[in-house]
Amino acid sequence: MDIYDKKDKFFVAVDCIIFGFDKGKIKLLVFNRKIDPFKGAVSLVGSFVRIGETVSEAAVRILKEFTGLENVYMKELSTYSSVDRDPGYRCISVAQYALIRIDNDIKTLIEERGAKWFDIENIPELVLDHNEMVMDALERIQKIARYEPIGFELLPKKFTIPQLQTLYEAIYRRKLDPRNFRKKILSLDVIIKLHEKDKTGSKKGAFLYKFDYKKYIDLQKSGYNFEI
Amino acid sequence: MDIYDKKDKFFVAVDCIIFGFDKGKIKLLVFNRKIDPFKGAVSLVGSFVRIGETVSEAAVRILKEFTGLENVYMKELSTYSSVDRDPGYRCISVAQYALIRIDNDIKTLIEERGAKWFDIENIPELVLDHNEMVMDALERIQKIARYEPIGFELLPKKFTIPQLQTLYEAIYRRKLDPRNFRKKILSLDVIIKLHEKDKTGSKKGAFLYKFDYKKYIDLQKSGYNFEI
DNA sequence: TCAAAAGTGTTCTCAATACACCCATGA
DNA sequence: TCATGGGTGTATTGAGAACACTTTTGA
Repeated sequence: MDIYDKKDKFFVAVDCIIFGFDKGKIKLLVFNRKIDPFKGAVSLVGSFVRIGETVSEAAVRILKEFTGLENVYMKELSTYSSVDRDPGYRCISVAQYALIRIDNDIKTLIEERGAKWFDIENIPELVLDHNEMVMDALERIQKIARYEPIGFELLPKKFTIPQLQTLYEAIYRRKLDPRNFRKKILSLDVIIKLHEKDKTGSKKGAFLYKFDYKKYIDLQKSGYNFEI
Repeated sequence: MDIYDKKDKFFVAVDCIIFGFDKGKIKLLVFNRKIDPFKGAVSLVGSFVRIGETVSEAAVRILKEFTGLENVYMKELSTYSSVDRDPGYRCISVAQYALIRIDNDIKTLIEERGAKWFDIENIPELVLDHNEMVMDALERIQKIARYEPIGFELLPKKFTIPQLQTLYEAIYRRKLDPRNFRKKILSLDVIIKLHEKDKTGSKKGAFLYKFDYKKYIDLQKSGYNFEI
C-alpha cells in the first residue's frame, strides 16, 4: 500500500488557441466537432493528453492531427480545472496559445480538414469553457504585445509598415498615429527594407520589409519596451 | 462505449513556490518531507489535487495543511509534465507561486510545522523538478516586477523607503540610486507617510509608510510601468 | 484630375538618469 | 564627536505624443 493508491486521477486535455491575422483582422482558429461529445458544436482545437507525452507534446500532436499545422510554437496560457467544466467527466485542460502567419498553404490545409478562422470581434459560442479561454488568451497577448515584438509572428514574411500598424491597431483596438508608429518601429532596428513594393493596399504602393531575425531575438530577450 | 473509456488518466499535483522577504533577502519556503516518497528530502510545499476541487482550491488547501498559511493569493506559473519527472508515477504538476509578508505570526506557524525559509541565493537541492520550478518562478517575478507593483506584497504593513529599495535591489540583483528610487516610488502615489519612524535600520531612523491599497489596485490594473 | 493611401519632420512635455551634500542620532 | 544610514535637488538626455502636408499613381 502506497500513498499513490489513494489519490484521484484525472483526464488531462489540451486546448489550442491559435490566432492568425488576415485582411486587417485578428482571427481565431476553430472547428466544427464531427463526433460526440458536442457533435456539431464549435470548439477550439483540443483533445486528451496521452500517458507517454508531455502536455506540450500533446499540443503539437493534436494541432497537427486536427489542422495539419506543424512547427507552431505554442505557449502555455493556464490550466482550467473547474469541477463541472466538462459536464460528463472530470477533466483538467491546459490551454496553449500561438500566433501564426496565415499563408495560402495554411489556408488550404485548414480548409481541407474543416477547421476555420473566425474574426475575434465576432467569436461564436464555443463548447465548454472555451470562450473563457479565448478571452484570457486575448488579454494575455494584449499584455505581452506591450513588452515583446509579438505582432511580427502574425504577418507574412514580407510585409509593409501600414500592414504592421493595422495589426497593432487590431491588438490594441485603437488607432495609432502613422508617423509615430513608423518612427518607433524603425527605431527598433529589427526590420529591413526591401526594394519591392506591395501595391495591393494602394495605388502608390508601400515598400515591403522583412524581419531581421537575429535582432528580433535579441529584442525579445532584452524585454525592450514595445509599448506603442 | 464512449470516447473517454480509451483515454489515459493522470495524477495531478500542485506545488507552491512561496517567496518571502526578510533581513534584506528574498526567501523561499520549503520543508523536509516526513513521509515517503523522498522522506527526508527537501521539497516545495505540494501534494495531489482531489477530484472534487480545482487546482487553485487544491493549492490553497495544501498550503494551509502544510504551513497553516491562509489568505495567500497564488498565481499559476506553469504545468510540469515531463513523462519521467516523477520516477514512480505519471504525474502532472501545476506550479503556483505567491509573494507573502513574513511577520512573526507566520514565522511561528511555519516553524511549528517544520517548514523553513531558504535564501534564494542559496537554495538547496530539491526533489523532482522543483529547482526548475523555482528558477522559472524567479524569472517570472523579475519580469512581472517591471510592470506591476509586485514588491509591495512582500513587505510588512509598515515599511520604510530604504526597505522597499532593498527589496527591489534583491529582485533585480543590482544597486539602485536612492534619490531616483525615492522619487519614482513617491511619484506613483501609492504609499502614505506615517508619523512614526523605524529606528532599527539607523540611528536617525527612517519614516514608515503604508500602502494606499485602492491606488495600488488601480496601478496593478493599469499596468503602469514600474521599471526602476 | 482626383481619390486614396504612403510617406515625411518638428515641437513639446515628461520621465529616466546622473550626480554630491547635509541631517539626525546613538554609541 | 563621529560614524552611519536617511533624506534632499538640479541639470541633462531621450522617448513619447501631438500634429499637417506632399507624393504617387491607377482609375
